[in-house]
Amino acid sequence: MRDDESGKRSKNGRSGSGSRAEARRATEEAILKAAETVFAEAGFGGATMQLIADMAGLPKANLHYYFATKEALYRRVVERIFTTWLEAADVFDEAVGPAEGIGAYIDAKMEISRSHPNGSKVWASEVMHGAPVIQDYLETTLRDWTEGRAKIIRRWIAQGQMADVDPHHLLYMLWATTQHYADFGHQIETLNGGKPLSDEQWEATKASVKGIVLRGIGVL
Amino acid sequence: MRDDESGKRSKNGRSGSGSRAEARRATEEAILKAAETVFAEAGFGGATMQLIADMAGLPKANLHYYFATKEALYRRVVERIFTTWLEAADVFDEAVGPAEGIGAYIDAKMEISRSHPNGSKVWASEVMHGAPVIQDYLETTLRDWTEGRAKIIRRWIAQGQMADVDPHHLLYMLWATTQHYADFGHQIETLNGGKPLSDEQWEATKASVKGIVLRGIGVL
DNA sequence: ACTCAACTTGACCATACGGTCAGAACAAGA
DNA sequence: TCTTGTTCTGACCGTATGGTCAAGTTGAGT
Repeated sequence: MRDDESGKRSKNGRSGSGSRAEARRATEEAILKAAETVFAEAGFGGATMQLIADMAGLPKANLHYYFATKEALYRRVVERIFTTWLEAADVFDEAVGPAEGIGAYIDAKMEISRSHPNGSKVWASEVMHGAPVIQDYLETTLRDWTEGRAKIIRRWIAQGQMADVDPHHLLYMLWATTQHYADFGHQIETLNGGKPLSDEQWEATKASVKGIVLRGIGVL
Repeated sequence: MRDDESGKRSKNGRSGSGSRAEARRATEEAILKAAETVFAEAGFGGATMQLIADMAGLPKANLHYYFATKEALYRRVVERIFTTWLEAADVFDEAVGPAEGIGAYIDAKMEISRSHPNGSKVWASEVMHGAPVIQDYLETTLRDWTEGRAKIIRRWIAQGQMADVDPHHLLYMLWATTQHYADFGHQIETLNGGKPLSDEQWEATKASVKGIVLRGIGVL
């Protein structure tokens, strides 16, 4: 059933040399990557530890050595995605005005949607199911982050740099629009003749999204 | 285990009178409604026929009498949602211009997001997993619908009634933004202090979304 | 009252899944 | 080389799930 049958890998087939701790990190990384893919494609309920193990290239029992339970593994995957998004939002703060800040934020989130679609899908799935494992993050980190950005937007509005729109709904629109290209990527690809968006199309997409949004908030 | 124990329902507990065919329709309706809820909350893989049966108020074996397999039941649920959306899009065609047409479309989709959040979630889940059961709909009905609306939008642009934006990306933005309030309703609720949006907040939301989008396409 | 197809249901089955375990293989320090 | 903790793995287990089945019950048509 396993996809390799060399039968004589020097150790575990990953990174021939390196310290013990490094090998462990590499294995965990491979598992997390495989898990993200499987969870994204099948959902939490549809994912199986066997499938994740196969994709990571190790026996199921070994997978359980690194991650005791399916829930624990899933939690780590979701936490990773959340962290990635938070880090990518720094562009927001460093901007001097809405055109630059929101434009750069759209660019950043769109890039993540293209390079990390599976993460976005896992997050969407988690939230759609009522956020059973990351509810605490929503109530603390995400809420703080959102309020912080809302304050910045309100300042821009007060300074007359953009139209008077509700900051929360603007943020929701940014999330919805950018993540849509990851979560509904399959639908978009189908409507694009069955082919993924080309590099040119992708640039046009970002420009189009930014154009509508920035014009929509009176910046342009 | 079953939640009722009356033990003496005259027939099946649903609609005491009515023809045979009508009773069948009522039972199927109850099953489909329960299934939509369970599929939305747990995903296809996490949903169980037992849970759906319990929620519909009949034994699992009886559920299999009406829907042979889990897949068949799921397919019917997804088809229903798709139909609902298509019907709600009529407002688009009847409009004389973009302000009215797109504004009304946003209103319609937002209302569906509020009244039918589970349907939206099931659809999102299906598409995110690669549309294993409704791929044909995407390639035929949805593609035709999309091209038709894109043509209308292009006409509006040609007539100088709105800004020159890519019709497809505009449609994606409409879908993303409106469905976000259903699919990510839990996240929005959490960021709203744990309370669902009130009627007033809901009206403000619709106005805000329409405001940004319509201004974004040069109509306002 | 009788018939027969439509419907209902508890009990049952095979399978697949998450998780366990005992022991083998390995590597690093003494 | 020996020891010891870490890592690896096949075999195994209990449970839950989708689905089946045979034996009922019901009710409309005659």
